[in-house]
Amino acid sequence: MDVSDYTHNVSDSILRTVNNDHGRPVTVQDVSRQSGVSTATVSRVINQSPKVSPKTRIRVLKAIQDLGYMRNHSARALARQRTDTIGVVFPGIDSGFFSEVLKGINEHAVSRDYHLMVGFSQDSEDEHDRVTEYLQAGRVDALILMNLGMSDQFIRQAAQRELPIVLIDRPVKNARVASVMIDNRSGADAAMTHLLDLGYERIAILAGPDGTIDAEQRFEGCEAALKRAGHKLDKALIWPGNFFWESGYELMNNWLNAGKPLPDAMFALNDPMAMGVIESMHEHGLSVPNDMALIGFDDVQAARYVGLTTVRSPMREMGRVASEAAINLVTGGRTLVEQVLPTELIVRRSCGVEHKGK
Amino acid sequence: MDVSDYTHNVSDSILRTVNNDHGRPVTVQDVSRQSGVSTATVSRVINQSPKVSPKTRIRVLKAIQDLGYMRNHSARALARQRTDTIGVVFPGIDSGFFSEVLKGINEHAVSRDYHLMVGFSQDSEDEHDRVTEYLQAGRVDALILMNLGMSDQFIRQAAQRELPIVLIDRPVKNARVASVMIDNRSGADAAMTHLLDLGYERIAILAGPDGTIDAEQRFEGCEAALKRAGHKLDKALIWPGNFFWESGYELMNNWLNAGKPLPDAMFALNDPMAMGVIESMHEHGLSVPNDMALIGFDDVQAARYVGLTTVRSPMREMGRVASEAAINLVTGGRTLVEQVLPTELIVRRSCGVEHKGK
DNA sequence: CACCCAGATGTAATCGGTTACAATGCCACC
DNA sequence: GGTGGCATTGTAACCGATTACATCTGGGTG
Repeated sequence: MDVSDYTHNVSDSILRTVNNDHGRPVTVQDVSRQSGVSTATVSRVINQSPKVSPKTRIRVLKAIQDLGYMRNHSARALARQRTDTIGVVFPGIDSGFFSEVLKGINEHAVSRDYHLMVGFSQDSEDEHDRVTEYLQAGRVDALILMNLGMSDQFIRQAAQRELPIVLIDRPVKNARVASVMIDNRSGADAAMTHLLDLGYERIAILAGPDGTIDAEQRFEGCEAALKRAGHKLDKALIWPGNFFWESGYELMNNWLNAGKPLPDAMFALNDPMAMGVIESMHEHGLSVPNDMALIGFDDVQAARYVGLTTVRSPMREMGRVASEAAINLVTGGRTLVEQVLPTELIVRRSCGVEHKGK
Repeated sequence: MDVSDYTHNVSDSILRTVNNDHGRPVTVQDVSRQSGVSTATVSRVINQSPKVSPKTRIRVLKAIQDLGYMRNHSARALARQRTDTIGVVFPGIDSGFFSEVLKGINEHAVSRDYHLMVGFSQDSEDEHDRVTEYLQAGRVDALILMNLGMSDQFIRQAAQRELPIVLIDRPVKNARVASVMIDNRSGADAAMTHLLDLGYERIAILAGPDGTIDAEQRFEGCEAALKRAGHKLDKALIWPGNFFWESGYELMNNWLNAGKPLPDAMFALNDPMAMGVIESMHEHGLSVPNDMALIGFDDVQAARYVGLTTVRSPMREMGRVASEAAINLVTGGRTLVEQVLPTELIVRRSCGVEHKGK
């Protein structure tokens, strides 16, 4: 270390004091003054541009360190015309499915140095406004929308604002929009087939709400499996659920209170409903799988907790893929417009496989 | 409508076409040109300043409408030195507690026109970096940290960067930091007292991990209740849990496999562990409350699903209060540095109250 | 030794709003 | 008719970074 270094240090600390004094956040200007280079060079160092000599780089880095400089996001976003942020719209009601997806999105986004901005769409009126807000030019670079009830038309409008959009659990109808789905049909088929293979005869289906893609596709999977096995659909065993815990609980309550005999097995088209069924049975002194076998769909965290056999939706993976698609759309890379991820049957005790097996 | 209006409309549509042609997003400049006022006035209209004549206001609003103008967040944030955004750091592992809190935060934040930016802190190494990122000047106006394992020192450092911070479930140790807690002690006391009142004698406590505030406070509540009832703590009945489902499951498995007799009742210091206990018992052909009464803590969504008696943590409310505190800190309003929210005992069937009652 | 080129750095415009301050216009009142 | 004052509107300087373009430097070459 030679004399010039000392001089440098002295002026450093003076400047630093000055900066601290007026209490304002440290800017590139400060760093530039401190290190004796222009702001352009400072910016180059910050952005890892190769066109900076090692010597200057070090000096600037030291100044940054000394001053505790952190770059201002808004200024950067304004100048670069991008925010490095992805907006995620998230349904308020959640059974654990979407929060899992959200984690997947986050994992990937973070690895690509993106941030997440989330909004919940509690009710559907609210929803529209919130998404509109997100669209406000420049807040986010892309949007990921989770299975919202909003109209295709609205999504199309949104996409026209040049904002890349990725849909989760909703098929694509537009060019600037990508979508990530799960293979509901095969999943449901596998579950149904599993029950049939185990020898159950009277199998009830606890269906999902009309008009939602998942519900429809899962139901189709059931039909396919039954058909292949030579069974035919017994309308009396199709329960009109709505994907909420309550519907499973109430439908089972009604059934039992009416004194009707339980079916051999039941396939609930999502986990929360399956758990509602279990709870109702418990309260009636019945248990799964002794009194009825049961399979759910999604493999929500709690499913493991109660030993529920279920079809796993690759929630984390969906998030990852969605984030990837979004970032690709932003950076101009190509993306598959519609990706369908595979499901997997997770066998636990609720379907009575061990029981039957012995 | 006079002639000048027509002329205006004509020039309007020309301008609009021009704007659409170069495809760039519409700015205040465009609106200003279109409506024939300065950008300052446009800005005033946008920000609802009262110092604009009705006539101009209408003209500007029309231009905004016609052009489909939306203000650019980054530019606004840069100029105003605030982002109207709150950062939330969220533990990756979540039993439903924090997502519930998050909803509460969101509800309130939205009502005050704030946005949320969330980050997950999956593991603790990651955590530090992510929070640091959030701190980057200007990305968010305030931070809400959920029960993180990070050091007090770190939080203090963060607070020194002038960023208001609100802690959830962690007591405050610093001036620029507010905190929101729940009344763990009374909650645990009430639960324990309830079990004692029901006449249970041998009551096990499934404790939480050492060193976390909740675990400690809840345990203290237990002690207080026992003491008041003239019971003394039976060390053999204190199970060393860690707040995860697995610990409840495994500890109960071990106990049963060792052939030890079940206690009369158990108080698990959080719901996931209680559910683990239930699952283990199920697998051993035992049930709650017939073979053992059980109470949990938090009233996670799934608790309702399995009929678990539990102490409700006001999760939504915590979120609301945290958001309120954060926004108050931002806008300079006063805030209570530490707020403790009440808990409530929710009696369901797992504690066997009905059973005993009959 | 003059010249050219490449690499390093600086200059200044730009991103899209906000806002202090200045300027304008209009009316009322003396 | 002059003038003070209020309501409106405009001018232009920021906010803090990025980056196209200009400039400068030093070394290699003919």
